[in-house]
Amino acid sequence: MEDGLLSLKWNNHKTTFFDILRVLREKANYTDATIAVEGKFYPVHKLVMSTCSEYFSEIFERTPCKSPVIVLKDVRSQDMDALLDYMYLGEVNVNQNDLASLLKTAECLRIKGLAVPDEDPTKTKKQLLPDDRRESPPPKRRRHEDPSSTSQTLRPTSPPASSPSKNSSTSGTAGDRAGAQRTSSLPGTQSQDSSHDSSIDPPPMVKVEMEEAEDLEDGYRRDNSYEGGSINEGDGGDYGSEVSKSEHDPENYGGGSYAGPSLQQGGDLPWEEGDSSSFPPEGFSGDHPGGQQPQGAVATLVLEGSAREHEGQVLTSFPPLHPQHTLHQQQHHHSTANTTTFPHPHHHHQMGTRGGPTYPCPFCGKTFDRPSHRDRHVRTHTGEKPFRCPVCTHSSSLKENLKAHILLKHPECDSVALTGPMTHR
DNA sequence: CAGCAGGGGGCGC
DNA sequence: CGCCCCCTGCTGG
Repeated sequence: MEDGLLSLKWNNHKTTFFDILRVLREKANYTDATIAVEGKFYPVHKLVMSTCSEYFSEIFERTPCKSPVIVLKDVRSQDMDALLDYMYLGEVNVNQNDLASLLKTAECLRIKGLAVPDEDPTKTKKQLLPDDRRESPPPKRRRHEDPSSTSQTLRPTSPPASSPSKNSSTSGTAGDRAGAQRTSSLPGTQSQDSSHDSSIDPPPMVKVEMEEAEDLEDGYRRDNSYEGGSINEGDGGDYGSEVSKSEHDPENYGGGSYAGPSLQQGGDLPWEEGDSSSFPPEGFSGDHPGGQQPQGAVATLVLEGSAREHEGQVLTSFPPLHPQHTLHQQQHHHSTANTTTFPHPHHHHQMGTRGGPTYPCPFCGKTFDRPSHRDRHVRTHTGEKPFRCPVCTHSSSLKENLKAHILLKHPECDSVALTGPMTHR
């Protein structure tokens, strides 16, 4: 360790990344496009959609609009739910009965890993994104342990076993399709080997609407009750005037376990400990619009190469870079390097200096003595600023701070609705 | 000085 | 026990 090169590796980068992504999706933060399917609106991130589908990538490329609304016809919202889960989480559970339709839709939308081998270097001449995913493991679907339904007939779009990867154990069964074979295929061409589905051929018609998605999103918000926070970073987009929201949404995830099933005070990430368990914990689909709770036969589709493999070699454990103040707090917590530790895993009775249970921030690992404090703190990472000034564009992550702001900047309207998150002006 | 973030008390369920 | 709110310290302009 002279003064040579240091390799700093963020051990749980992927896990954390995914988790943050999931939170962003749930809260619709930074979403910049809307998918409309059967009257349902899905705020999405272009980045994610583009990453998972060349098709969407092209749509966005050709759509100058900042926040396009993409209306997909002939796509069932049920399928869209699943596909979004798949794209964001890398995995989704579907009923076997729905599989054919799902796959067909995936093909039409050219969802990587389901319909198109993800990341085909030959085909992507324009660089997509500097995503750090390594090569491109062949797309792969793995079905999952499901006690009742053992033998689904899942056909990966390409043979899983084509590249020697770690999961050789499970791969044996499904490798029957030539991997490259449908690389550039058009949507909706090949049938899924399964018997049904030959009828759905016409690719979904897509219409891109050019107007801003505000009211639509708003509608979505309303019925999905996620928080209406649009973070106006510097962009001056003062579209805050109308984005209405009702109550303390930021607390959505507050109840006990932050951010759903994944990481929280309980300790370790379900899928963190290496081996080859499932990515998201199984019973996970419940929280999205129409997230269908699988019953009976269930297949689990896993987007390989996205979330998996990360427990390999570890050079140096290093907490994510963070604002000053968190740094000094971390230093006494994470002095250890080179283990698979990450900021958060402090279990409850982690004392050392204090006594009670602690609630670690999944982002930086800082611990709090109360979940609500932790949740509040998390907003500093997610950028949420639910409390908006009714007068100017200023917004704050804390009601109290907003209140202070109003008192100082807009004393005349001091008595304005400070009682709730600024839903209106 | 204004804003941000966290600690902690108090209150309601 | 959990949430709301007040207070205070820190930071950047």
